[in-house]
Amino acid sequence: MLIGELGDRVGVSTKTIRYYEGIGLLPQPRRSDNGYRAYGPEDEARLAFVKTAQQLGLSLEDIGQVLALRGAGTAPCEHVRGMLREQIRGIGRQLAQLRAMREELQTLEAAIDQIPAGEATVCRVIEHTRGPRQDLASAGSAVSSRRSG
Amino acid sequence: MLIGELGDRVGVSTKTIRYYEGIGLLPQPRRSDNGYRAYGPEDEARLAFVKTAQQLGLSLEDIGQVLALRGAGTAPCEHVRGMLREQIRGIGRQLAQLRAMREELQTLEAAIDQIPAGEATVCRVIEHTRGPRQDLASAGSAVSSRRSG
DNA sequence: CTAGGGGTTCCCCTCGCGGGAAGGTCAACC
DNA sequence: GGTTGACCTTCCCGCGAGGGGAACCCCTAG
Repeated sequence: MLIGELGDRVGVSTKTIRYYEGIGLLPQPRRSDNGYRAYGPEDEARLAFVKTAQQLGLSLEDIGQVLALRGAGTAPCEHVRGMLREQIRGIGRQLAQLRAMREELQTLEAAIDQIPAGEATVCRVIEHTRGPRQDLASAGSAVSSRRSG
Repeated sequence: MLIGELGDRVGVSTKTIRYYEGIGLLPQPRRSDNGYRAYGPEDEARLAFVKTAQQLGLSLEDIGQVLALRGAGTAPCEHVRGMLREQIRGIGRQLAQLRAMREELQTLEAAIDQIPAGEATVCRVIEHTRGPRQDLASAGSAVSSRRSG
């Protein structure tokens, strides 16, 4: 199986496959005489595993750890369960941040017309705001990144 | 005012200030005889503006547009209002994604013990899952990035 | 004279790839 | 046999928003 076919079957790009190989997430495959990567069904399974784990929110580093555990003969299920729990906690934290952020923004938007133009040098909307708590700033970055995707 | 003092007053690092200058968000400041950047109060105001806008979730590119509008003589408040509304919508989308993601994970976690070890080659927890809907994958990445920060 | 705390430029690192260049390979068609 | 087009290869650059650190300059206090 060539890299393109593998990618099509699993639903990832050839770029992604080469990248995974580069960071050690996938083993270096056998090469055909012409230098092309040659994959078998076990590579498809592993790549599908990576993709699914990623869709569960695990980072590639996390996934690498799981695969390494398994490679060392340890059943990684308990480890994975811990990761998922941490993942759920992380989502909870992020939800709280985003809710607070949204409330802040909604309050600001509702109050825009009441803000006096006054001494603003650029924009009264922003200059009237003296910054929400710092931990909200990190929530915001994830949002605007969503816009370009 | 030297760069360090400006950073301290506004609460950003000197790295950040130089970075903003590099991408054109802050103007190139006057230089003292020794080559040091020399800032005035107007620079402090502009930097504080950038910081506040960023805490509201605007990207540096967005902020640059606002500053450019203002530089062109246009009052950017309406523009900013639109950005804030879009920001609020974006947060709503992200909240929905995260909630769905969390539910998916919670369901999975609750059902782990019912998953038969069966034919799993790495981890039954992940291999039993056949991937949540694709749009959830993007929600996950924001979560795990929160962990290392 | 030396220590220390400023400042300066420069380049590499993040995370998960995507885009594209420059080139080799293969099957199909004229 | 030549040519097209779809594959494949390696390589480097880019994203957002800076952080870390090297190598070096400047200034002051002891």
